[in-house]
Amino acid sequence: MRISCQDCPLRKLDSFQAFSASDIKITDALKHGELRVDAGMPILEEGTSSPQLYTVLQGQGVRYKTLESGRRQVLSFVFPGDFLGLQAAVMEEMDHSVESTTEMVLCVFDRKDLRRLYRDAPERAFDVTWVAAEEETMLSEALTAVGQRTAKERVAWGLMRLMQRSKASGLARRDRAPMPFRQTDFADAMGLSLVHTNKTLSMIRRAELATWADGWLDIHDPEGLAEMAGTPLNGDHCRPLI
Amino acid sequence: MRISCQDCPLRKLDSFQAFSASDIKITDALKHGELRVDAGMPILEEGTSSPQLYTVLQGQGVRYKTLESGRRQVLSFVFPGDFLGLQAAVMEEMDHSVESTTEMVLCVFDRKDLRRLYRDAPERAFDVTWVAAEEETMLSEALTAVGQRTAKERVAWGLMRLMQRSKASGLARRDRAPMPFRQTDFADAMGLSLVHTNKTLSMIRRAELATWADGWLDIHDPEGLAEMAGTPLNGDHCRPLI
DNA sequence: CGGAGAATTGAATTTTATCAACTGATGTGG
DNA sequence: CCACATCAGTTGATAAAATTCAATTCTCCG
Repeated sequence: MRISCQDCPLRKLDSFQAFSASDIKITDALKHGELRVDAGMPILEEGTSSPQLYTVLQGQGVRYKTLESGRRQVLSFVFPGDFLGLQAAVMEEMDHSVESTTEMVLCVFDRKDLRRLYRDAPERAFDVTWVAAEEETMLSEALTAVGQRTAKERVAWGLMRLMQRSKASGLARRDRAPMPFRQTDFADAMGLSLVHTNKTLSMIRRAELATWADGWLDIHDPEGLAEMAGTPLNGDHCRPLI
Repeated sequence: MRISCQDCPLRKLDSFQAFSASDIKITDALKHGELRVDAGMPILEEGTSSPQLYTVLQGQGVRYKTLESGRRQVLSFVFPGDFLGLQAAVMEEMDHSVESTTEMVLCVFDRKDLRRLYRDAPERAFDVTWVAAEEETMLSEALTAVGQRTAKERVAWGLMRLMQRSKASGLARRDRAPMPFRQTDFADAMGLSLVHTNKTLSMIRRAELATWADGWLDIHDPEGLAEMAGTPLNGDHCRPLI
């Protein structure tokens, strides 16, 4: 009942770098098993150290930080192929939490194996760093959007990004992607109130640029949406899969 | 005219992890030389790939991203001990720019040596990943501050953070640190307008919590400032130095 | 049928940005 | 040495953006 890395469906996607035979073997040897979690469950928690690392095989979730005041910043949306828990593995403690939005299936790795990986498989260790750098890039872009863009631009940008990530992880076909997140999650990601996010979304819907409803996101007019965002998205490059 | 890693003044600071003799040897062997740049010079540029990596030995600067509209988000302030250019080394291209604010001295490493480091010195490779994870943490915190905190909280938080980083890099004594950045830089980091930042700073000054003037930051009342920020800062842990 | 969670909408209020003007320090060329 | 430009910081007035509050709808589920 366990998918071997050899048969991993994510490997076949264009957005992930090709695996060598030895990559497959190394990764498969480290894979402890699979974890299936229900929708709405905590996976990693801020301030705790986790003995395990995960690669998302199926399902979606959110990474977030919570303030003393109860406000919450969604740092990013989690898609298949994402690597979770690196911070706890490297620095002893997570600085954010991760929660499942849909049911999820995770490949489980052991934290203790990470140092061994660095010793025995430098190429894969390099890939781990690559993934960390990739996440840094995503956070930089989010910070720039939240810090400098107006609500309209931000929401348009956020929708483009959600579609881009959906496509890269094989969830979207054409310009239609399943969107299991609530508007509250999206508002917390964009640093906007729920009400204002909702109004901006309906404005975008009326302008016939994109529609987010009933669990699906449709982008009707990619160019128009990019124009509203004030920017085209950075091209997505191929990244390593752990 | 080149400081050997053996004599590196940063090594002696509490905020950096202890170096083993072999760490020193490895790092010293990779150090190509030193680069001295004037204040206000570009060091790395968004969208370009750099053949070199740097560790800041002296001086301060800013990392930032620029939008098409001309607006700018300062991602972080650069202090001694910071590692620059990892993204370009790993992913071929920088996603942000780095500019010196004061005159700076940088240790220069060659990008091509990075893979060799991963092959020959797994412990140091692990440290590189640690640094990347550390930067991710800083960006997460900044995103949370910009996305969820009010202007008052944000500015108070930003000042605390500047002081914390100044102390960690040996620039501050007591609660007084040199502050070569302009208010515009700080405003761009906090996602606020210059005018509003200025007014908030003078409010904090009048409340006798902290004073930023004439190139120096003084924190008169750390507890009061933390209260205004709505949070204490996360304790700073010891991190690796590359 | 009742209740809970999510989305939606209108109205009032607060926060923050923008515009504009002024100060003080610094530096340059005639 | 002085007139003049420049740049960072400061302040007041006004406008725009986004939040908060409140109420309503809709769907799903027990």
